[in-house]
Amino acid sequence: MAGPTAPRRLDLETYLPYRLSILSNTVSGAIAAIYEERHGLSVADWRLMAVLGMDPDRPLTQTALCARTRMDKVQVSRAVKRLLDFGHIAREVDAADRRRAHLRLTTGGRSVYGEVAPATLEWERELLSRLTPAEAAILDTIIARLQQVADEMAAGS
Amino acid sequence: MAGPTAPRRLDLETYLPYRLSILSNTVSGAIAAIYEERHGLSVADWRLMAVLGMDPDRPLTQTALCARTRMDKVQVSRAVKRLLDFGHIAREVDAADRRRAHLRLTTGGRSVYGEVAPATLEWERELLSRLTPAEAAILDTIIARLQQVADEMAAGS
DNA sequence: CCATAATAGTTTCATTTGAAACTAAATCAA
DNA sequence: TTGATTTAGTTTCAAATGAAACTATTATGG
Repeated sequence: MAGPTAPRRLDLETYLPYRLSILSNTVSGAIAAIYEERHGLSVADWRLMAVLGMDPDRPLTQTALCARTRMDKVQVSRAVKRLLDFGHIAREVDAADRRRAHLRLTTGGRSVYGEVAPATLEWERELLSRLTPAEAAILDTIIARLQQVADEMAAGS
Repeated sequence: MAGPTAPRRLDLETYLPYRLSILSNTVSGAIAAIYEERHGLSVADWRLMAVLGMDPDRPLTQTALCARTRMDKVQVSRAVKRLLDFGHIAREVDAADRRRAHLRLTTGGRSVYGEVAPATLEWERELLSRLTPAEAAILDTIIARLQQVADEMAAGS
């Protein structure tokens, strides 16, 4: 029977948070290349477009975009400004509450979305296709569980 | 038998790269709190200390630190400057090649390392303890495989 | 009502970052 | 040698970021 294992030493190569960070950066960087090169969009820009493109007939306020993307309001404000400049989104002030404005993709924005979204999905599909079915199936569960636990621990539970 | 599945629509909530990014940020942020609050260290600062602390009797050059941490030389140069100011590391110019300098933790740096490293390991242990053994075992394989594939795809394979 | 607070979003300003240019030292090639 | 290249690391300067202050509007409590 195995005795107590040796206390682990800290080695970045095998340390989960570090490996997650490298992996996330590699993946995000590769995908960002798709929309940065071809359309000059930042990660923040694309995130807003991705959310607005999901249901293009339902405009969203910036506050709603904050909630959906986990970005803060300053990041969203700046990304909105860039996307307006590009002409990818349009803004319409809410008649009942003039602090708010509803944002939606323009025709041009939808066209960009229609090109970029499938390319990013294809990238994900290709990545997952190289896992075994068993691995791919459990990956979903693991990420959800880790996120839940990390949220609890970050909150100080 | 199942027919062809509907083409996936892009939804950030279920999109692997986005979920990875959120998870990595949550985890890194929670751990960073350990050394930021108590010692005023940035992520970059701590990464250098983590590598130097692994084998404290083997000093490393900045180039070696770049390779070990996947940080670029500018980030490393700045983190080195901060750690020298803190007194956590010492620098000794290589006698044979005066472009290089060997960096090692000072006594004070080792003391900080000796406090922070176990705390970060404990955080990881706690996180992993909430996965089932089967999940924890496969997680390692999955991350390694995804990193390998992502590297290939990022390189354009 | 009116004063106070809350909300939506923007701007400011100081800090951080990143790319490119730079310095200094060592190596290579003729 | 010595002139050109490479390597190690730093500096510069413009752009990105973040926290806090700010504007405009709506909601609330007395």
